[in-house]
Formats: sequence, C-alpha cells, structure tokens
Amino acid sequence: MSLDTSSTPVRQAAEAWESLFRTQVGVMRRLQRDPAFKELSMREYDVLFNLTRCPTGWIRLNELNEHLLISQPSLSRMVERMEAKGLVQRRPAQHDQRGVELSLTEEGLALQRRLGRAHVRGIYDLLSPALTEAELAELKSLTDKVLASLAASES
Amino acid sequence: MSLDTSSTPVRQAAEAWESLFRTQVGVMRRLQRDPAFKELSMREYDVLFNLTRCPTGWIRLNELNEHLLISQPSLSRMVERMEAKGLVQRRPAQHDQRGVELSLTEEGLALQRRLGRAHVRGIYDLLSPALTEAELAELKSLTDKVLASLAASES
DNA sequence: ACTATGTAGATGCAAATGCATATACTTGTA
DNA sequence: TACAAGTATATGCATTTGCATCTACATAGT
Repeated sequence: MSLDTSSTPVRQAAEAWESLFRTQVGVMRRLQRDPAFKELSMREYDVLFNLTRCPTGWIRLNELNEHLLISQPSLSRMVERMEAKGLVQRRPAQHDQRGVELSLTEEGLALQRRLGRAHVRGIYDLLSPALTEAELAELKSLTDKVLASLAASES
Repeated sequence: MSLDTSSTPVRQAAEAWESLFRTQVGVMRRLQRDPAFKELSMREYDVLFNLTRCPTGWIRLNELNEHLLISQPSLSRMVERMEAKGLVQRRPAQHDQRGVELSLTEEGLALQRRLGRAHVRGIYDLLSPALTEAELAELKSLTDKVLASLAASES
C-alpha cells in the first residue's frame, strides 16, 4: 500500500539504465581525449566501424541510419562529406532505384584500422582495471540480451 | 605465438564495450520516439536530470560539463537558452568569482518530473522483457564498477 | 494500367555545436 | 605586493545538425 517506488522493478530498470548510460558517457569522454581521434569525429568513426561489420561490404543508408543516433538528413550529408574525403563510396542500390548503398574505400578501411587499434587499446585500458575477464563476459552477455530483445520488438 | 587476437583480454574488453555501446544507442533511439521528448532535446533533459541529482541543488558549470558529452562552449550556450526558457537559474559561484552555479527552477523541476516519468516508464518497457530482476541488478553492479574505476583514475 | 499511399534519400534554412580565442578571476612564487 | 601561469566561463565564427519539405521511385488496391 506504499507509494514509495524505490524497490519496484520499474525503479530497478531505471537505475540499471542510468548506470549503463553514465558508463557510456564516462568511457566515451575518455576515449575522445585520444589524439588519434582528432582526425575524425566519433560519429564519423562510427560510420566507418559499421561498414567494417557489413558482410557484403555494402550497406543501405537507411539501414546504417538505424545503428546511429543521428537524423537521416544529417547522415545523408555526413556521408557526402566522407565521400568527398575519399573514405567511403556510394552506388545506387541493387533492387531499389531510390536507394543508395555505401562501402569503405581502401583509404577508409586503412583509417578505420588505424583508429580502431587506438580505440580498442583505450577501451582495454579503461575496462580492464575495473572488471575481470569473467565480468567482462557477463557484461557482454547481459547487454547482448538487451540487444536481442530490442531487435525482436522492432515495430 | 599466434597473431590472432580473437581471444585476448583486449578483444574481450572491446566486445563488451561494443555491446554496451550498441545497447545504449538502441535504447536511446527508442526512448527518443516518445512524444514526451518532443519538448526538449535529450541533452537538455540530461541537464535537468543531473540537476536533480545534486544534493545542494546547485552545481558548477564545469562539474556539470564533466557528466555530459558536450563541449564547454556548447554547454555554456545551452544553459543560456534553458535559462531564457525559465528551466534553470544561474548565480555566481560562492567562493570563486569566475564560476557560475546552476539550479533548477520550479518550472524546470516540474518538467523534469514529467519527462522523467515517461523516461522511466520507457526504460522499463524496453529492459524488463530482456532481463530478470537479478540480471538488472547484475548489470547495474558491473557498470557501477566501471564508473567507480573511472572516477578513481581521474587524472 | 492507374491512382493513392508509402518509402529512400536530398535540400533549404534556422538552430546548435565545436574550435579557437577572449575575458575575468585565482593561485603559486619570488 | 607583483607577476606568471592556470582555471572558469563567454564569444566570434565556420561547421554540423535537425526539422520540414521536396523529388524520385516503389507498392498496393482498384
């Protein structure tokens, strides 16, 4: 009969989310200090990274957009700038004349690898003092579950 | 003697981070769909939220900045806009004439509470199908460890 | 086939952002 | 005290972002 909500599942979810979110902010702030990331914004790096995760090497702009926290027009123009820099290339989509597909150029791939190494090293330096290997695995397992659940409930 | 890195602790940390990061993006994208967040950007909401977490009610701009993924000049102007909207108030810092302290106005507090409820509800809807209560607690525990470690290594 | 409705991406334009720097104050040191 | 170096916030300005909207193509219903 209490109105107190401090131990409800709702609050528990909020607290877990808050901690996860603050962790993301805290780690991201540290990573951004790395001089390697002077050359490219984190958002641009994220585009390169997403492209490396693409089995065919090509991805539709709208699909890429779903993996980023950026509006469609902003992505459209960011990709335009990155194409001008020679980091990515576009082509009309295979079976949809409206669509555009994107892939890394050699130069884009080389840059991603270089920054990726710095990135991964930075992450290791930040996480390894905090968590054991078992805990890292546990953390990944939990967030993978959330990702799977989000994917399953895509409307 | 292998050059393969697929099972090193370095890679494990990177994979855990990637999953956490994708989770943050996925959840955030869903939360932003909520019509309640048409009124205020996520970054502005985050300022209001941080202010509610302040024991004295007041926080220095530079300290607030450390909790956000935004540059100092951007925060300076964002706060200026929020003050113009009547959501926050500024005053000169107590013992430092250079500094500025910030707090919520009544209106800002009311808005934070309203959006906070929608926010918390959205988080619950996204996380509770994915994780049990025990898993939520475990997730929070792991990310809290990372946060504590980051705080401890602040240079 | 024809029309209505939907979806992918681009573009005009105002607003927000970051970088470099300026300004005001503080602190350490001679 | 005086002065050099450091810190907190603000501001000029070019870039990036988002919203609204546009165009082009796709798809469903008749």
